[in-house]
Amino acid sequence: MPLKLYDTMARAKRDFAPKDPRRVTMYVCGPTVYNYSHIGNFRPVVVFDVLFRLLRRLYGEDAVRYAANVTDVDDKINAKAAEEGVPITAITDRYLAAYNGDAAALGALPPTVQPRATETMDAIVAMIGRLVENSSAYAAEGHVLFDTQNFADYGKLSGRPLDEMIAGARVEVAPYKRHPADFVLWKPSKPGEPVWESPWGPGRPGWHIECSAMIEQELGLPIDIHGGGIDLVFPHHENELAQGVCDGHQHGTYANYWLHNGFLNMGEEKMSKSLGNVTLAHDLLQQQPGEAIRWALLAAHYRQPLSWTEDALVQARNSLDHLYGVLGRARHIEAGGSGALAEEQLEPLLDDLNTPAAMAQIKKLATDLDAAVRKGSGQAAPLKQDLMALASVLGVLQADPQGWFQGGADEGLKDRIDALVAARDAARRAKDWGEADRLRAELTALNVEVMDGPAGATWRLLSVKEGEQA
RNA sequence: GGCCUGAUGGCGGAGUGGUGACGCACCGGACUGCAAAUCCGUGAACCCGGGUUCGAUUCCCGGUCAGGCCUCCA
Repeated sequence: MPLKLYDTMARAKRDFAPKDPRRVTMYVCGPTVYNYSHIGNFRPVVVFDVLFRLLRRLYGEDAVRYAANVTDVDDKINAKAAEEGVPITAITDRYLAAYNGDAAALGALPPTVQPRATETMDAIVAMIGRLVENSSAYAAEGHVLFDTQNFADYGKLSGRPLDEMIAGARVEVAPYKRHPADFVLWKPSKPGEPVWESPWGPGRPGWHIECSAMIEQELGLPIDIHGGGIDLVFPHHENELAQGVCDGHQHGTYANYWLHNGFLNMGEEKMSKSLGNVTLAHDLLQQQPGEAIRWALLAAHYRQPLSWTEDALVQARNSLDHLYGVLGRARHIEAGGSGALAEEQLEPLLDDLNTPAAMAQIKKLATDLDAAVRKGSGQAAPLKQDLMALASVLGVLQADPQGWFQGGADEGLKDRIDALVAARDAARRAKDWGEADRLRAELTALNVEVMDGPAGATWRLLSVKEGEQA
């Protein structure tokens, strides 16, 4: 079964065929680094990380080139820097580090490249130059604007005819625009703002051109997959597409597959900074294992809206507890035997990244593995192999099971718990149930649950305790 | 106003023209000193109205509700 991906341009699932199977290219719009990103911002990070992992599996690890950009030129960055009285790099470095740290905590592999707008300035200026050169753009009053009238396919990606957009326009049209839909490629900087030289005067690039230039520089046009949030379809991706096609008429196309993830909602509404209903991933990660958050983010199909609730996290955590329980019981099993991951295990993911179905598959494999371990069946090894392989494509279940259950405890606490568990074990052997129950109550007070088994007792922390020492 | 999504059991969430995934929770049983974990089992859904069909939750039309984009936005 071939990989099928839903392409926003085609408005349908299409069989995926890279231009060159030895060099598969993917670009995903990354953050503007002026603040901590909220959990909704990380949905595409996790979703496209799964796609990245899947592509690496299908085409080989070295064959996939994944670029995720960083916008580090922006009004909000300037405002923040001015507010703190520091250079913009102090702001962008700080929040980029936080962003990358959070992404790693959510189990996302680093992209192949993470280009920054400030480091792509030559390519940006060069690209604008070519667009002016071939009459796709025009200069006016220190600005350079893209001439939408000169690009017949403008609006094709988002399905918006030009005149409709004008009718619905809610913004005042700048006087120097030839057409209301024309958008900025280059604009003058305000006093005190970072500035770069260009043939059209000192200034800075518009948002859309940054991505196009980074794609051209890092991946080359056209790319196989362009991803991002559904809200970026218009205007950002529409504009990128227009620039990209007009810059390279020889390609005739910019990206062969457009993928867009649905929103993460707080209640009925989208989570967004402007609505003020955000939960920062950075804060959430203080309270929950990144893997539980990742699991919750993948619990819905990526194109569906996802409601973010406390309960969703609890359910994710419980699911992982169960799966790590199985893996803990199977810890002595050497995975292997069946060779490559069975094709059928991958099928849900091959069908437009159906992560909920893949998670159901994992659960089935886990149940079978558990039974095989219990019976001492030879099937345990291949089952574990398949389970771990599928889990690795999803980027989950890679931790040591004991670490998962006990990871929230520091060494001192662990020793204390181990001593209590051992004492309780002795009491149980002596059939001193009163003492055993008393010790269990003591453990419960520490938020620890003991599980008696044939090979002795094991324990786990029920949840990460607040105020935990690092 | 224009364009576009979605509506599934207590909750989350796949999928399908005909025998009701999967998870979490709940209930009964087994196991256990008691629990936990595990196993076995029960119950429970497809927004409304039309249409197509032998048969629709699944296709078509209309409606209702919710959400998104058209402004920075994952």
